[in-house]
Amino acid sequence: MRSQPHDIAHDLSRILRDLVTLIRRATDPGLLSAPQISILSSLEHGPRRITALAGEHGVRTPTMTTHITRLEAAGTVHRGTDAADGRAVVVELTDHGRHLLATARQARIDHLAARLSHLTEDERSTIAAALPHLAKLTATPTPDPLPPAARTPQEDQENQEN
Amino acid sequence: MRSQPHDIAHDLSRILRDLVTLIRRATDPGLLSAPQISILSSLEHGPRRITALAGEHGVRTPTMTTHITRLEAAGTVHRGTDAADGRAVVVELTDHGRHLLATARQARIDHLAARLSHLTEDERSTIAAALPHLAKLTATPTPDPLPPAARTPQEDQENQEN
DNA sequence: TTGCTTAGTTAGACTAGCTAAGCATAGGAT
DNA sequence: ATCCTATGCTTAGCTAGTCTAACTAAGCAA
Repeated sequence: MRSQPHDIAHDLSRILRDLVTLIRRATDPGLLSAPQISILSSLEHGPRRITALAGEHGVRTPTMTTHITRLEAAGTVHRGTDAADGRAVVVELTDHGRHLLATARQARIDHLAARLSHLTEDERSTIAAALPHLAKLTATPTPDPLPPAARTPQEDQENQEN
Repeated sequence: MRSQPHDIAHDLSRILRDLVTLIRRATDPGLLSAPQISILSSLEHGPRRITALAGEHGVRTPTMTTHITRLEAAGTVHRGTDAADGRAVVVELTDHGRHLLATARQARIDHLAARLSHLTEDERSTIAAALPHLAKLTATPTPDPLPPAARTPQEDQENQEN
């Protein structure tokens, strides 16, 4: 088993692409899209500003504005104001949003779980053992190349749950 | 370590999203996009028809047509004809395409490798051990929900390399 | 007050996916 | 030989998601 960073990166790169394709194929168009699930997930633990959401999800603020606009139109989030700062928009999950999120997330997880159930117990354990290390890859070990309006350590903590 | 399919699916779902965000952040917009890298990779081992490419990449033929049109405009592929079938278009990698693919793929892999190099040798081994099993997830263990014009076993064999 | 900064939106463009519909060729049936 | 159907691809038009540029509104500081 080669464990040079380059070798792993090569394989991981390919597998990542395949897994994404897999998930995209299985996504119910009527439900929530991948970015939508992510955004609603961020809101599960409390309201957030547009800028904060954009930073967390690695997109620019105009992109987040359009996401929130659509989500608001669908009744899943609510645009509130910050009493202390008249410029800010505070986005909040509605009951309907919370419910829809649970449904969509479950569908996605179920689908992955169905695939996983075809593996042996041993193979699953091996994967389970690797997940924490894979998670470390995304824990911003190197400085973010993207938006200056990036996540704060505090936000990272709050946003542990999917 | 929980290794129930559902538990793993839950974590994997979240990690997948983060890894995708990670890669998107680091992608040079001037180079090749993710689907473009995939498509050119398919062509590395020989020419392919539009329909075959679409099947391999889980998209419809019109989508593949536009991809090929753009790639052709960029000089990375060449649209040829099949002597035996006047309807078919046979897409072939150009030298420029081959070169650009190598560059783009290297950039993507280098970026992942840099992250991986921050892990311990042990952690990398654990990930390396999991990759073959993760790859099995995408090896169409359940019938394809998407296009009837799907991949053939023969094509799957030919297309092992990223 | 004046002027800079920050938060968000709007406008316009591009990629990437889809369906529907059309054209051209292949290939079998009559 | 002709017709009919199936196949391969393209075109047209839609939606989602991303970007940059440019704008408005609000806060803050001199």
